[in-house]
Amino acid sequence: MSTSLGHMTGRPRDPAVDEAIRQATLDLVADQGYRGVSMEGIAARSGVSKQAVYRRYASKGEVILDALVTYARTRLPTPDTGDLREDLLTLLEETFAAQRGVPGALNQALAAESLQDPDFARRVTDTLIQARRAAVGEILDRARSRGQVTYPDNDVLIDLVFGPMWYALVFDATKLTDAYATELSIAVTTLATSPLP
Amino acid sequence: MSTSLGHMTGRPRDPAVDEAIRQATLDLVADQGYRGVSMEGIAARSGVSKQAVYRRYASKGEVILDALVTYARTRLPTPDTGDLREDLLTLLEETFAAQRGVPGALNQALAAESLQDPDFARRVTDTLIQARRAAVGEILDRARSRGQVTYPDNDVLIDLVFGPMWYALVFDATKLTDAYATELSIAVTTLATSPLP
DNA sequence: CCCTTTCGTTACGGTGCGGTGCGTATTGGA
DNA sequence: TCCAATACGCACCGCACCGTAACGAAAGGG
Repeated sequence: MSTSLGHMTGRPRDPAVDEAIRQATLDLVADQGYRGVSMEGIAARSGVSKQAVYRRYASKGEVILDALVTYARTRLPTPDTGDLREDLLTLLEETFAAQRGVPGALNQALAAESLQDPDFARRVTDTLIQARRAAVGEILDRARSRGQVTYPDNDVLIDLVFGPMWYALVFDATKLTDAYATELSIAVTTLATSPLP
Repeated sequence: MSTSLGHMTGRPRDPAVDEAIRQATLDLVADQGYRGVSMEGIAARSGVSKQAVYRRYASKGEVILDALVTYARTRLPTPDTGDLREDLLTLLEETFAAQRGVPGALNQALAAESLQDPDFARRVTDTLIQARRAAVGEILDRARSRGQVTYPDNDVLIDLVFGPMWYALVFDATKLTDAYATELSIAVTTLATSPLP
């Protein structure tokens, strides 16, 4: 939302309100989890009217999505160490570390919303998931150009990288440790570089 | 619930009520998805009072969990063809086929509930997830005893089998095709039988 | 016969959602 | 400078769902 190219007439939206909504969303998710997040709660916590929220976002999911995208905008580096396993390990360690904090709770909220609304699920995919998948795709492509990857299909490899993460976010987020990142990066690297069946 | 060893005194529970609740839950999930499922809706659809439901189940999640466990009780075979890839392919094809039907919607509902209640997530894990993981564990152990598995850790392999499935259930259930089952079974088999890194 | 627990029915208070109407404030364009 | 458009906060509504409670009736065991 926050259409920068809306109608040019009338009173402009207050950026402080935008920011207050995002911050209140982060705060609520952080200390109450997805359950504690409601449109009314967000409005109350941010000291903003409910209408100010509804003017900007069509649904609770959109608020959370925007909060996460804005929060995580600066991150998402694509490691390039020259070694596939090292690249994957770095990316997974950083990603898992984030899942243990506020972004993890936000991702859980996005998953919960997605399960209740397939259209929203697609929006999350287009807005967030694809970018993360592309990062791993780059890592794989670079390794492939170095001749380190024999496995023909990036997509399956990427699923094997992120699938277990979402699985853990749903059922047991404590699983996302550095040790687990190590195990996964070894497994995927082994598969990617193994001789073709 | 439905404690067969409850207090033996008082008016016994009507088994027809038990069954009506389960059936109504299946029906609701089947044609409206998780969104359309509510305690009131279940009571209304089953022609039973809301108290009759609350007497049996502490939460909506418990109702869904019981409905799924009862519904899928007869299934869950563990294929044993003598070939690891074949066993995995059979299991994944059957599992994915189920996810395209009512059990898939039920699993999505369980995931949504789990995301809102970590205690319930553990209950789902203990009741359902572990049994499925054990089935894959058996397949791997048999292949291991035939000398077909070099990968040291079953747990990671099992995560690679089920992680992508839950990932797809959250964001795009249409991905769970036979072709995808084939790709995954090949990938996991390749990793399991690849030379140690 | 009495006690306990179930049954169905009905009702209540609480919460969140999505939306609306009102009065006021603030902007850019005519 | 005035005006149209949009923003703002505040208050309210109808709806759905949740969880609990009260009631009398029914069904079993001691």
